[in-house]
Amino acid sequence: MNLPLTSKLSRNATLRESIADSVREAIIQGALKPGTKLSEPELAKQFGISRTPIREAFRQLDSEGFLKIIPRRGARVVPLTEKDVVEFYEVKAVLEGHAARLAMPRLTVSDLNKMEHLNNEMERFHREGDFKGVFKLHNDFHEVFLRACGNEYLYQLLQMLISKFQRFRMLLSLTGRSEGSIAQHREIIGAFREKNIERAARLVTDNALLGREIIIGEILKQLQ
Amino acid sequence: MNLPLTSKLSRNATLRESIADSVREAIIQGALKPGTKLSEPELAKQFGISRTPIREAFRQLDSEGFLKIIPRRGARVVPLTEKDVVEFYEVKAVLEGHAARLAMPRLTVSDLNKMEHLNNEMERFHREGDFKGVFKLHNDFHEVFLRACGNEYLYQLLQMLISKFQRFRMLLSLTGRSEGSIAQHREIIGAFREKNIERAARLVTDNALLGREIIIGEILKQLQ
DNA sequence: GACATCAATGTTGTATGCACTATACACTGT
DNA sequence: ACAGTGTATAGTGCATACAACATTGATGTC
Repeated sequence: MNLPLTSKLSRNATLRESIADSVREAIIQGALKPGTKLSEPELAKQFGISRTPIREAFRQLDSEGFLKIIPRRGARVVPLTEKDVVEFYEVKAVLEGHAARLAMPRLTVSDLNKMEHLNNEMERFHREGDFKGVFKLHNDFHEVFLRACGNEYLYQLLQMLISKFQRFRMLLSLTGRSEGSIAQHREIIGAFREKNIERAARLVTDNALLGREIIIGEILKQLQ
Repeated sequence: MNLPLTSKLSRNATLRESIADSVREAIIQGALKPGTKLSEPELAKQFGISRTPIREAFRQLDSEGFLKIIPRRGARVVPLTEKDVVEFYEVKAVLEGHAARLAMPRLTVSDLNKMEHLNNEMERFHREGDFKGVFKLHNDFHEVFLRACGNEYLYQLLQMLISKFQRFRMLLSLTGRSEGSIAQHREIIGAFREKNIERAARLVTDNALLGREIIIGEILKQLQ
């Protein structure tokens, strides 16, 4: 493990924050594999600081669900099982579907055009084989109506949940299987445009569940 | 603020855990009011320990949403605004409704009988004016089908969200307005029994939203 | 009186040290 | 070999110390 302190240390950040951000990012990006044990002295030496901020960052990451700390036995990167992924996507599907419902009356024409644009870009990136770009655009697309739902709490909650499973979702982009999602996005935009609230919610839910199927079908089996 | 260390210190607990539990409980119970600033040295003196475990507990409670830590400026009990409550209940309603959907095919006759029993007890306690008992039974009632939903992740998530808003929900019991909820519970049991999945989900959602209306109508105005 | 300045005080952030627990490994006896 | 015991080592939990920062209240200026 070799984690660089994030380059852009916001000048006001405490060491604890920087460490938490670095480690979280490393877990999300997959640089720290599930089950890896993190040793306080080792990380401290690596970052050239004392154990104190490391420990505090660990406590935080534990609460956020990235690390599991067992008292007196150290911290490990939490492994996510297939069951976790299945259950997580079930929740994501429900919450995003509801966010779509809430967003419906609040989406502006400009929002919809933006979604259309993002989806077109997504298709282009997909054709060009830039799967990482596809992944980012996919997130941007969803971001539009999630933000527009008007329920700040729901939005933040979804962001938190998603970040915890980001390491799996990123693997999605490696599969290159985005055509289905792009087609669904078109339908979603259509449902929003014609103000068909239940159809939009249903499609958004289906879109999440499609992501789940791809992950489970294509990825989890490789990790065993 | 005067927090006794929880009497039953599980022998394996670290000080950090005990402190986190004590402070969390104090916030939930309302002993620590929203906005209260928590001073590390003061708490340390009160518990007769050093600042280190206190600080670590604070980081944890921050991630859990009970405290807000502003770097170099200390920790405060997070105030919950009316907006937070409104938005939280919206999410709770959706998730519990979906839990009901998932639970439907998994609920046993014994589960349903238990729910019926709990609801009857609830009514009795209500008649006797034991509102605290009503509150506990209300939670137990919901616990039955939430647990039965089979999605462990969803269950845990709901528990986490609910605990964060427990301090408001507890105030619910003070209003003594439980008749509506008890009647809804009866309908919920009925819907479960006749396997009407959408009706059950709808009723559970409505039950959550009723809780929201009562809180907003009866309580928030008093806090201003 | 209103406002800015600055010292004094309190509080947080980090480093360091020590005690205690967990873990690994060698040793003993069978 | 093997199970069990003891010991060395490393790692965690907590306490303490100090530096950096925030806050407060007093002082001075307009």
